[in-house]
Amino acid sequence: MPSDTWWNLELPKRQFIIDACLTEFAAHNIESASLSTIVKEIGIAKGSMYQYFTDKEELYLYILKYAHDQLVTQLRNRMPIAVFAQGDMFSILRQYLYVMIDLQKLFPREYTFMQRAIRDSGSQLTAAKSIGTRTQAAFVEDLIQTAIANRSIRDDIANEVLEFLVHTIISATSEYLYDHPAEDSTQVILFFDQLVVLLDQGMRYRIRK
Amino acid sequence: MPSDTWWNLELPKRQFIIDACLTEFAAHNIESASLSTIVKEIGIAKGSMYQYFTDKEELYLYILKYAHDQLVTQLRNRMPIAVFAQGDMFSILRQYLYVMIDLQKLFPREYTFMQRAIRDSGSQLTAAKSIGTRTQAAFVEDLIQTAIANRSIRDDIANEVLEFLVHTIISATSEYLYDHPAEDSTQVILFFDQLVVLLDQGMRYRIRK
DNA sequence: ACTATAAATGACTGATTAGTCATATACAAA
DNA sequence: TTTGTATATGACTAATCAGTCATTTATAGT
Repeated sequence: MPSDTWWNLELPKRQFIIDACLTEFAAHNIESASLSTIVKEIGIAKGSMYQYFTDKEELYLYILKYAHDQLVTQLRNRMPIAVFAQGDMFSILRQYLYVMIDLQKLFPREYTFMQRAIRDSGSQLTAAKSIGTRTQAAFVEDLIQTAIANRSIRDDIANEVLEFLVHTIISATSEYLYDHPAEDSTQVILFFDQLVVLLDQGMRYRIRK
Repeated sequence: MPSDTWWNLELPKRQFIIDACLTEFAAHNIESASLSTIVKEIGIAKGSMYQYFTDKEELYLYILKYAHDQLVTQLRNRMPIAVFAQGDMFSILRQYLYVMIDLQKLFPREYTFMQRAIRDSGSQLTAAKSIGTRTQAAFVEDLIQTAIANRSIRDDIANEVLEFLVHTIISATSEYLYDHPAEDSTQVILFFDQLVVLLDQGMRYRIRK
């Protein structure tokens, strides 16, 4: 949806603009984020922005999609489909948490922005919400379905509940990383290893009594 | 911190003002909430507000404390200390979730505002954050300490992790209720019953191998 | 050098904001 | 009725905001 003018810009300039937007949108919700601040930061005229994007919301969603694509690409690289097929849900989940720790380190602005966008997009801005959560929701559903199908987790608990719990753990991990960005990775990994053990022993398949 | 003038107002008027503020602050973070909107809604002059409170932040924190006190009082009524002493952590946790479902129904504005305040108060506004989370944090700590002391949960997982998980479940429940306010209580209860079963079987004390 | 198209500009509009303050009103005491 | 104090008021300031647009600048083609 950005204009031709936007795509005619040289890539470094586009990137510079994107970076500034990421910074602002990672720190403020769409309502409080300021275009004036952004353009001042970049050093271009306000009018220029409106040559590229029709309004604030279009810009916001564009940057959100950018961050999302960036992270999904990285996620796919680090978690090829093969990993899913082999089955042990808890090791997959563990790996997923590790990847998130990495991504937050390597793409802090994108990561933080996504996190905030998901958190802030209650009710209104469904577009933002769906961009933010679709990937994660699909991931979790796949994970649970596969794990149930090959009996690696119990089947006497409603799918919804299992999905909710896993999703909650992932979100909480994100939040945890969001709130403790500078911390030592090995500490964090140890922390989440223990968490997965708890889930494992709660959810693992067992013969019905 | 409100002025004498505030306390000289008749209670119904104070209550009316508080209600309007709750509504606004439940819907917008402190940055985007508008005092102009609030006074228009109440039907008083903007200047009057500044006779009661020195600025927006003081008002916000006052209303937050009000909502917090309201909810804590209700929580204490519904969960007397005796409940804690008797020990089974998982039934306590289950009861806590039930109480939250109740409170969200009975005090929707207070509940929603608290939820939002906790969610929005990353990094800055530490006053808000501490008001919001202290009660819950203390509750969870107590719960875990007691449960470990009387061996109702396993002791081979770091306290931190257990606390994090329980805290996460509670927060997620809040968020769930926040996002699905109109739903049938029995459905929600069923949902969280299953969740507690998972936690139970993951965390319950077992003899070390 | 001239022309045509594309891109950049920043002053401007109209709306909204938090916060101020001189003035008006209400009320009670003398 | 007069005086003094507490309260309520809303016009006002100065700042900020998203968004507009006539104008200028840059680029490229001839």
